[in-house]
Amino acid sequence: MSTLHIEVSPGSPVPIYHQISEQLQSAIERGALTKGDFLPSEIELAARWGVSRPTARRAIQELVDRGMLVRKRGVGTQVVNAQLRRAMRLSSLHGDLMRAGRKPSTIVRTFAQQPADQQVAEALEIAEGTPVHYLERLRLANGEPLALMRNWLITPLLANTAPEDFHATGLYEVLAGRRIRPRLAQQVISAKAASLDEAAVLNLPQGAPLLAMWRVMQDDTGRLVEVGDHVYDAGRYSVEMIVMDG
Amino acid sequence: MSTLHIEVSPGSPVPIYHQISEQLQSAIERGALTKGDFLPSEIELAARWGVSRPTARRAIQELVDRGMLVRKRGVGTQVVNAQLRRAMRLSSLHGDLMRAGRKPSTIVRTFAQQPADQQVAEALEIAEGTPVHYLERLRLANGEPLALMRNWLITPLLANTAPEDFHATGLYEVLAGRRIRPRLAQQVISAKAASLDEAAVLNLPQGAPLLAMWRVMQDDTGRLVEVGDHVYDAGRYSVEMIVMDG
DNA sequence: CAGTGGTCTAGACCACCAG
DNA sequence: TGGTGGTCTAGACCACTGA
Repeated sequence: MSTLHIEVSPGSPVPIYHQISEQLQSAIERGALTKGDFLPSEIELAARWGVSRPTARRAIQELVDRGMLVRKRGVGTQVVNAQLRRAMRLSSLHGDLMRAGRKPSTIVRTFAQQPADQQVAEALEIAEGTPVHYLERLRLANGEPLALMRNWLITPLLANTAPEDFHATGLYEVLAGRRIRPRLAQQVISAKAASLDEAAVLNLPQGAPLLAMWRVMQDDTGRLVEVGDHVYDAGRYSVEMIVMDG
Repeated sequence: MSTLHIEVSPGSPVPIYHQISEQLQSAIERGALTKGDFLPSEIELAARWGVSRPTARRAIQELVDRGMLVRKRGVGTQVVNAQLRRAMRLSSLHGDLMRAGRKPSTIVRTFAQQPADQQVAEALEIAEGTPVHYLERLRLANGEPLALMRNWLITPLLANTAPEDFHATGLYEVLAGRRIRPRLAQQVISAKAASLDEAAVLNLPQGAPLLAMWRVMQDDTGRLVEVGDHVYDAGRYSVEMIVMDG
């Protein structure tokens, strides 16, 4: 239990509850606490960590939210998952492939301004015909085509951007450089058969199953910023996520 | 602004912060506050609602978590979505179809105990060969086949259950009657072409695109309870969700 | 500079669960 | 009956924003 020792830096810009939850998480991940183990009570933990009970509770809550801990009134707090099962995030395919070590590369097929069609205009809540940036990319992993990605972005966003800017990095990384912070997205995931064009581009037989994703993204100011319509080679890509109740 | 009036019942078993957030949500949904409007400051809201600031904050936080409000330090709290875009939940297809008015019905194809194969055993973290319940159902919407659902459940769960119990209701409703409360699930969503068998059952041509979902569910005690392997007619079903950042 | 949300404290009372 | 987590209060100080 002494391995549960936690260091807090009161002067740090990172909140105390978060410092604690990060260290608690690594303690669990490295096996200092394993599935089924109970944590000491909140009162005791607060005393041990030198913080108030609400702060200790908030640190614990972060791990409860991520599915590592379960609280039961009158009983205690218990470890239910030794390692973190990561929730789905607003992440870019490029970053995901990088982390998986699959060597992403990108071919920019189109990058231009054009008037928004009815569907895009509706999603972005702008008038039909308003100029938007249209970006069409082919994403490859280890040199093989994996996804055809079409995006529409509201127009002030990508000023002074060249197609080359998308070669070594993902769209969301480019947006981050423009101080655009994604906050939430509405997604629809479906499946479809590859059209003739899609099949040709992705190097698949016509009619091959594709995983399709339609997305509308909102930034941290509440602005509707981007629409994405992506199709993935179903044999080589799937979507993983954690779904929580309550 | 007087339409923002909120009633609190201190003696109620439902927490004050939740009473407030529910009423605040309906106020926004009925248009008393619309996109772009600012809420009064937390201090003022706390006074107006007759609660402490942490309680007021927690009520507001619930709507921030659901993507209806955005907070900015030094600025204020702003409405960014008039209506709630509902996050993906641990819900049953049966319930979803009911709400959408699509008249679900179910054909139970198999309901039996059998030894867990390697894949199921691994997912449920039990020994291979351990007896589990196997449930195979065909779900129809408005009389047309929509999904083929195969589930494996740890064995003490469905004692004294008959196949008929699944006709008028979903698996999760049956589990709820057994006091099993789902808490989190890990899901993988992919696409595939319909096999000969799948095509026959779903009344589709062979090779038709299917949306496939693999799921491992954990209940509120941390027990791994259920594995699901479902395929859906891609032309008639898709998965919708909200993804949040941070 | 005044006002906002972000964090934190030190208490309190309660519902719930196990022995 | 004693200990647990769930809720709530009334303060406090801070970082950040915009005028």
